[in-house]
Amino acid sequence: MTTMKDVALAAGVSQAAVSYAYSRPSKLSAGQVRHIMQTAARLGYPGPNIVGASLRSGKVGAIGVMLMDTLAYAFTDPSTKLLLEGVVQSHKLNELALTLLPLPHDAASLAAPKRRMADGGQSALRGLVDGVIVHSLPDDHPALLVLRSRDIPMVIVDAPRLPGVPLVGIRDREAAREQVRHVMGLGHSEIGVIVERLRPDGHRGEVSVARRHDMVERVNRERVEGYREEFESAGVDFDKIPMFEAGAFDEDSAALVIRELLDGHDVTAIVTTSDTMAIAALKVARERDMRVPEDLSIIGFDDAPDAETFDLTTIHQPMVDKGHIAATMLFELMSGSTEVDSVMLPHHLIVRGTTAPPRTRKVPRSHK
Amino acid sequence: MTTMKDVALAAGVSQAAVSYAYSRPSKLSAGQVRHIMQTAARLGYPGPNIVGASLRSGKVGAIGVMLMDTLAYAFTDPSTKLLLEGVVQSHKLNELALTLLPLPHDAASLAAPKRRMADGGQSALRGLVDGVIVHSLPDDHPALLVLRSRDIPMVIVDAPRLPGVPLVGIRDREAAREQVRHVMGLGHSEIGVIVERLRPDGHRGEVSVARRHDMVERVNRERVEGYREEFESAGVDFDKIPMFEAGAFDEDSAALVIRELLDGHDVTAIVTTSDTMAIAALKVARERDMRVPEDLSIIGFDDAPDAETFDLTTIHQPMVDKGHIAATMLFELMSGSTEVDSVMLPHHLIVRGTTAPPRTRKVPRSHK
DNA sequence: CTGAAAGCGCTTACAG
DNA sequence: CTGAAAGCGCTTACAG
Repeated sequence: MTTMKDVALAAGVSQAAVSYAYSRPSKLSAGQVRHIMQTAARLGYPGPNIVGASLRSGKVGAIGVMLMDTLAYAFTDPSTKLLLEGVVQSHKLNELALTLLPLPHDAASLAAPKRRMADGGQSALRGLVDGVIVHSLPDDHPALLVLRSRDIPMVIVDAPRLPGVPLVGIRDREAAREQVRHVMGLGHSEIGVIVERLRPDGHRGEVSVARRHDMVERVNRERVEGYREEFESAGVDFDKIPMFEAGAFDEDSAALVIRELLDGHDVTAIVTTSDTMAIAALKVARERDMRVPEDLSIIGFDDAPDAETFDLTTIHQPMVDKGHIAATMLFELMSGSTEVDSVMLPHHLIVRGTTAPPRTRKVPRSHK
Repeated sequence: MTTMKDVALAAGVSQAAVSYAYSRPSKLSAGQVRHIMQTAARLGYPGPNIVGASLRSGKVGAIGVMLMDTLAYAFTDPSTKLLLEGVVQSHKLNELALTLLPLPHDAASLAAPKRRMADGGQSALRGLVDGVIVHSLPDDHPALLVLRSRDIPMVIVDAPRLPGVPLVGIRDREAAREQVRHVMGLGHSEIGVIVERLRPDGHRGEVSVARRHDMVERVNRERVEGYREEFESAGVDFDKIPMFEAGAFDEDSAALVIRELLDGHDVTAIVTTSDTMAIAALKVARERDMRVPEDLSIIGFDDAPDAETFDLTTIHQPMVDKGHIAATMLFELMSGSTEVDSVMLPHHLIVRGTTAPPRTRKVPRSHK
């Protein structure tokens, strides 16, 4: 490959002059620049190699989005897609490349975090980007340590909350309380809860009382805490509320635990932590000839595009804005700003057709 | 930042030993490796910086997808989204990062291709990736020259066709002929054609006879040639067929020229080169209270997800497969294979509800 | 305005 | 099994 040195030799100038011709042409006379560029063109020199440049300058010209799980998953998950749509709205990305950094955090990687962290694992963590948007990682994911020790500017979306790192999120605890409040307000007292994943340890099934206090993912932790607060403020013992964990984020995993829930408990309403879980609940209800909302009320979370299609009652959260704002904040951070604060975006309940009062209206507790 | 040198110093070994501990631990004794790794952990060394490594090894651990226009556009275009979904299905991407390389090729950049090429413009072209999938570029886009002179392995999806570079595509010419054949077969003789962009020169409006022979984008060129062949094999002078160019790929641009077409010509059918154009036609028809298909038949191209929603007659092409196959081929190329051939995937006509015989059935020409 | 020199952080033959 | 040395392609103070 033709290098800067070859061009310098052929043009009869120093290598530094060639570098200047590209990066700071004002440092050279116009004639000199023209001569160098012509020589470069003649030799078929493709311009400065970014890897060499980067070693010196410390910049590679790309930002990353670090996503849990595989890219294949990221491209099927509605929320992640919306987040990416928001990120690419940033005009700065017309000049920079966007690198997607998959980060499968399965049971195996959790079992051997040291090794994973040590060997760099993902090129992701090896300095391939100038800044990174982290989306929904468990609190103690080793990638976060690596990012920190590399001093890579970062903004976190949703989770985890890390001291000194700006977070873009919503008030998940409050939103979760609104879900329960809505359902109880309709008169439901037999309520089941479906959550995605509280710890990435492969668990799937009912969530024990102990596990309800031992969660390592901020978003689901906040929401579970919200459920606890709202139930207990209504005088209900949260530990008695049946809660099941899908162990993953897809419909199929959700469907498995929803069947378990319905097999073992006579609930009239299901509260879930994502629209994907809620849609799985709709499908399980259909399997069993339960009518929604007459026999079973279902509430989701996210207001993903499918939520409207399924006429789902849900919490709307601004995923596209999250992405756009996170990108904007990251660019501020990268340009040296030290005053980038976390932001909590607004959410709101959207009541559609999957929630209604229970058919056999129970007498509310307070009227007993 | 802690570097390999620091670790070597602290561990009392050579820098090379530290490098081996990470990249080829079998070259060292187990005790040595352990000692080095512990020292690294103690110092908070995040593992080898890829930029330094890459300068030596020539590998950065990422592949790129080079997309025309901005990323913001890429994430709204249905076909591009499907292509990306296919790309990320490749398992290799669990180890590699995926870098999206936007490449706005507007009139401005075309006006100054030299400069753009010379200054590297996009970090994209500066060696940030080990291989690249190029999607739909004009024949002579300067980025292609840069990629070539860098010897970056590449696979091209759709366009352009470049000697020695494997292409993944469909038989666009044949597919275009099928569109026209379908519409003429229904009895239409007053047909208008809407194409996306034949040259990236900012033109929008009717396509002159000269321009019909001067196209620099393979896909639209092949399709226009297909239209010509099919019309002329039916004895129709293609140069008399009204054809309009949107100058872009979005619905709004399409709507503008569709209105022009309908204003100036009394057509009973519109043939388009994408579902997006076809959906724009549906909307313009609705504006004018023209019923589809009674007053106007419309045929699209792609069979994007929206096509079914709009009950659009269209050509199905396997976009997800294109992405997946292109990625697979790229990885073969990157692992040294020299026997990677172009592949042409199958397409087929899907007849839905937007095409029908014209209301006032004209006597077919052959019966005159 | 121009150029020589140092060095960014690594890997990899090569010698022992 | 281990280490010293060269060098990957560039940028950037620095000196002139």
